[in-house]
Amino acid sequence: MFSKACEYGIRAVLFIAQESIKDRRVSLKEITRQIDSPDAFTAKILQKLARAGVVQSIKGPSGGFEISKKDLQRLKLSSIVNAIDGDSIYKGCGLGLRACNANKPCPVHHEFAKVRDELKRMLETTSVFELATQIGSGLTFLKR
Amino acid sequence: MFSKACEYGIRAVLFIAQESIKDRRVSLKEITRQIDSPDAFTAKILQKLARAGVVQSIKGPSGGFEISKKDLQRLKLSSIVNAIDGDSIYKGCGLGLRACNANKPCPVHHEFAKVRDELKRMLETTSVFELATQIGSGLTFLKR
DNA sequence: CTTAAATAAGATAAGTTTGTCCGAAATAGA
DNA sequence: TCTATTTCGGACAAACTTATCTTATTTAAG
Repeated sequence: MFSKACEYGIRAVLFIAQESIKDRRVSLKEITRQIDSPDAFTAKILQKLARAGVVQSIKGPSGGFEISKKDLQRLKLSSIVNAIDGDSIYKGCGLGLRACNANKPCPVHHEFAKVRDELKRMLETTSVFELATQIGSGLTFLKR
Repeated sequence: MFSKACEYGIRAVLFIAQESIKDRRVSLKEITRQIDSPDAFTAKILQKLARAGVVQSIKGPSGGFEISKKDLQRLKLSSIVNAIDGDSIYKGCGLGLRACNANKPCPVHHEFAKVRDELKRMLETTSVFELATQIGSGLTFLKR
């Protein structure tokens, strides 16, 4: 459902968030070790997320990635997905038709809209802070 | 959300269904003209669907593709998606973790399950016959 | 100022999906 | 039987995603 880039992106952000809550900045190496993802590819994704303002990147020794606590409170999954995969998940016809809408719908338009809207709602309401807290308390897991 | 192959596959099957209702067998050329899809690629997808028993293929002059009315009554979208993309849409973790389940869930496991289950339910309950009928009556469209 | 540590960015490679081409096989009809 | 029409199947090509490698750029610390 998500691209690999998006999967790594979400996992990376959740790990950064978890450490940011504890006022710890984390390096690329720590991130890829903790979420078990390819180094260079993950670096590219983090660059994108940094440019989009989802995470902050700091160069130089003792540099790394972090999320300010203020940002973290408001951050939703949708911001991550949007920065990496764009809005193609929300938009676009289920059958790939350019001119599909409620007036001139493709055959699966109405059925599909439900699923897509549910996905959109889920991404826009799920809080990164809350997910990160759950990892911290051992309720959920980022590896394997 | 679906692969291109799956998009073409669904559109092709819906067109074949629409014509099968009128006891008309259709050739590859007719199909690709009506759903505006690449010829050779669509042929590959139809081969897969024929091998999976979703459509019947007849070789030779006046050959083509059709769906028996008996099959058509029971055919759901899930059979098409399954034949082309497999069950990867239903199975698998939203974050790509191999060992993610209700006992050891990834951070988005519960949120994601809702969306996936809604998609599954939609595919398994949506009837190809009904969708094809709607196209025939001009309520929905396969092109553009 | 120099060095070392860290991210940024561009080039390149590998893998997968999408798409094309061409000859083989089947078959209806003359 | 011969021919034309149609699907089948394998090989190939293009485009996109995923992944790697190498060289900058930034910057903290000695």
